[in-house]
Amino acid sequence: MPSPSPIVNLRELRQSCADCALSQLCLPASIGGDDLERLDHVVKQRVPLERGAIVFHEGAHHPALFIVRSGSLKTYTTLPEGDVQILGFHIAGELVGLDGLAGNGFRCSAEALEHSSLCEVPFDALSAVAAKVPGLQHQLFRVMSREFGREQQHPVMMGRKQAMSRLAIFLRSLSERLQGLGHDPYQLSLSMSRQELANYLGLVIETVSRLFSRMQTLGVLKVDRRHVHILDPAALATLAEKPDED
Amino acid sequence: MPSPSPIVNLRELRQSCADCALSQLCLPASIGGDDLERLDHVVKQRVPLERGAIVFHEGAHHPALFIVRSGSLKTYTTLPEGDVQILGFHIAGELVGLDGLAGNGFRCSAEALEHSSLCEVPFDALSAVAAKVPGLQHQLFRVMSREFGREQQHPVMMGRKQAMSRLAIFLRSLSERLQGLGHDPYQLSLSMSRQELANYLGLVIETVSRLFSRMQTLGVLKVDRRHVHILDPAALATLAEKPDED
DNA sequence: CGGCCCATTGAGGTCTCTCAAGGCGTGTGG
DNA sequence: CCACACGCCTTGAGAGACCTCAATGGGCCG
Repeated sequence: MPSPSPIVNLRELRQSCADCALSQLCLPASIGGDDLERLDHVVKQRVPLERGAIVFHEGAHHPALFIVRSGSLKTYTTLPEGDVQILGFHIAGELVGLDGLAGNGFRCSAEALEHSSLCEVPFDALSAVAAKVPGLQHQLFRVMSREFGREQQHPVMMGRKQAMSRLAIFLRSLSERLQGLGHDPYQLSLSMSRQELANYLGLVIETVSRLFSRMQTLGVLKVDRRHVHILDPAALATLAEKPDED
Repeated sequence: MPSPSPIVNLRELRQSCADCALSQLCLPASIGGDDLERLDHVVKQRVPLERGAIVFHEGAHHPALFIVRSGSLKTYTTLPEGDVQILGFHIAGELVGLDGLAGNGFRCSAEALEHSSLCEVPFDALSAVAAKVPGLQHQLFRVMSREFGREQQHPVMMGRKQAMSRLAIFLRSLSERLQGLGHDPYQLSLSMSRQELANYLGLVIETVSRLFSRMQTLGVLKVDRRHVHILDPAALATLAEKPDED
């Protein structure tokens, strides 16, 4: 790793939970100053990840939570016959690794989709602190519950029989999450390939490609490679429910 | 509620976590005697539910965990346009309600598929006890993680493009869970209708019906209404990966 | 400039959905 | 006890959407 800018490194290392921009989304919300510092010692700031870097592998016994600070990840499992199923895409403020706490190792793998940074929280240490800080414990349950609810949206999307609906639902979901981070909800920079997106949606790559083209023709989107501009949110919402019935 | 058999009620009420047959699967595992009793006071034994009874409704602010003691439930969400997506079927020993802890109410509804009984654990009380009993807190995280991992299997199944694979995966999953309860893994008593199963699998009822027929013709299953006898587990496993390529 | 990867577009096939009719078991009432 | 109705499931025929296979286009990097 040939010397990245030391200034960047310093900023990464010095950043604490207290002044993290994600504190509202992350664990520390509603935790007092002293307790927050205690948590701070538990959190490892990981070196930035390059695209393709593996955060953890399926089966690894390394119970820890990971919070995406910047960039994005995908989680996926590998099926017996070798196929892959992508389980989720995760952007800043979202938790990854919840399935690795049960004592049987991770049930999926996580990989960076682009240059990303995360916080790592070893489960044992977190658990120990949580035992002493009721507020943290409560917050932790809440966050896990929130991620659980988010996870449930995946089958809802895959239950849609029309491919157009699936893509529309995905785009709306991503848009909404970006808005929660204070970004423009109508300018999407997809960090995943068409192949990865297709896999996530339960479709093949050609179908996804055709859907993007059709949405562009319909005037709903402006698509330029991985940049998607939502031109007509209302139409997108309609497509999410009923596919195109002109 | 016109007087049910008092004997039954008594048995229900007297049953404690200590002598519950599900203790290995449920929360109390690896918790000592005193602590276990403390937990016991938190757990509500609910009156048995009839088929169709609602355990909780989407949006309800009533944070609690529910453990299926006997029978089975389905969880589902209702989409804006009125369609339903079934998120899971839950049998004895499984947790329901994890998505209701985040403070925004439940994100799905839960309904009994047959005569069932459950334990209800109010979240606040559970959280309070967990704060004092580190072992329980740890176990609670583990159980939540386990359910999280289970949840992730749904999109894996729905990602399969061949309907035959989806049904085969479902049947194998159910078989495995029944085996974990000490039941015959090859005798399945489906508590859900074809309609509900089709919805869960992301298919239509006719397709599911045809799949059962075909599996029976192939000699993999013996199907009699909602009773399914797995005749050839190996063949079922093959179907779960690659659909029929005779 | 050439090779490579990713994405797009086209043509054809097939699996699942849609629409429709018919069985089967259950429960109700005569 | 039988007739009938009802819900649930099965089976059939046809249509449509997505998948498969194949070729082309367009950045990106050496």
